[in-house]
Amino acid sequence: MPDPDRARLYEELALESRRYLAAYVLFNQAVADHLGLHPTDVQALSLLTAEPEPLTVRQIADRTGLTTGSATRLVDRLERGGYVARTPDRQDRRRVLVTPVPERTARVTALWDDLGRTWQTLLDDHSEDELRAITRHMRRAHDLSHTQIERLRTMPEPD
Amino acid sequence: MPDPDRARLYEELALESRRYLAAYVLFNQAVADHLGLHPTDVQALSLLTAEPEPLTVRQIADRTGLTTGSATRLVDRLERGGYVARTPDRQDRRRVLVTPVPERTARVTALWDDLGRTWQTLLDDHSEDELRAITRHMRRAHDLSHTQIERLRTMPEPD
DNA sequence: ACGCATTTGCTGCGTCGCGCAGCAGAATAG
DNA sequence: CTATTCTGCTGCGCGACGCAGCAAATGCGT
Repeated sequence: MPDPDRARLYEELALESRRYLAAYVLFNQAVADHLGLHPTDVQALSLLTAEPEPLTVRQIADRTGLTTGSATRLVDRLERGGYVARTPDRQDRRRVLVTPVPERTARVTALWDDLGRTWQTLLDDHSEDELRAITRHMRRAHDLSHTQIERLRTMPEPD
Repeated sequence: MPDPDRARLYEELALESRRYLAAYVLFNQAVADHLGLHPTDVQALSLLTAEPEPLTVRQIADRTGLTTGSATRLVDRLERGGYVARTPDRQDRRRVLVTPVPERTARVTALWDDLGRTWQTLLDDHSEDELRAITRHMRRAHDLSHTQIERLRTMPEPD
């Protein structure tokens, strides 16, 4: 049963999502340029500072989508810049725990907080129900994307 | 006046946004891998197929965030792959119009449509008001990001 | 207890996307 | 008609990344 009104809303949302995501890529690039880092490094710092516990190199590789070798190089860069420190894991001596250095990462999080404050003004004229709806949509889209990625990997190659 | 309930919603939304955006990067990477392209090329194809009129190399450069030289190389790759065609602009003979080739880009859009269909099921149990709220939030975030990028450019270098 | 497979992180090596600087041609200002 | 600006293209070098292979550590098997 086609509902033209709803269909139009879907279309609009799809279009705005694409613009929103494209804008994020440019934004992340601008943040990286500002800090003198690479977009991937900023992404990794975002992951590290968001998580309460330190991540291993393997976890960083999985969450950024690159190989363990490239993740090692990434941690090398961050360590050289003083953003993170390597710590051996006593439970599993193969693993290396990557912990952010607060003094150095403070600059990055301060920048995010500053930008985030302006960004929060957008939320001020949304009702609480609307905020919950937005949050819910993003969480579910996030979950779905993982299964979609898995689907893509098992799909036949078009080439 | 601090509203702890609202503050908590803001916090949740900020967290989910980061996860959502991180997931998109991985998703875009997976699509690129599946098609045998680079993430930037997929992003450019997304821009080209979304717009009703062809884009110039300069416009592609601006919207992807790379230089005109790199944009030229990007169009080279897409042209070599048969995804786009170059057409001279008669009004301004400096410009080169980049038009997508339907037969070739159909594979890409078909993949997006397929993935989008599953994605739409997420929207089915949102009310129309909620959909409008989500769309509005994304549009405003998109607009704000541009001014934020401009701010970052004019901000003093932390290095 | 002892192999055997798996996992983790690191390292040469080659590829290639990208920014930078400079270029000619076209359009516009003055 | 000259000067400036804008377009897109091209060498050049850098460096992030994937790949393959490595040793060390862990877990599983009998």
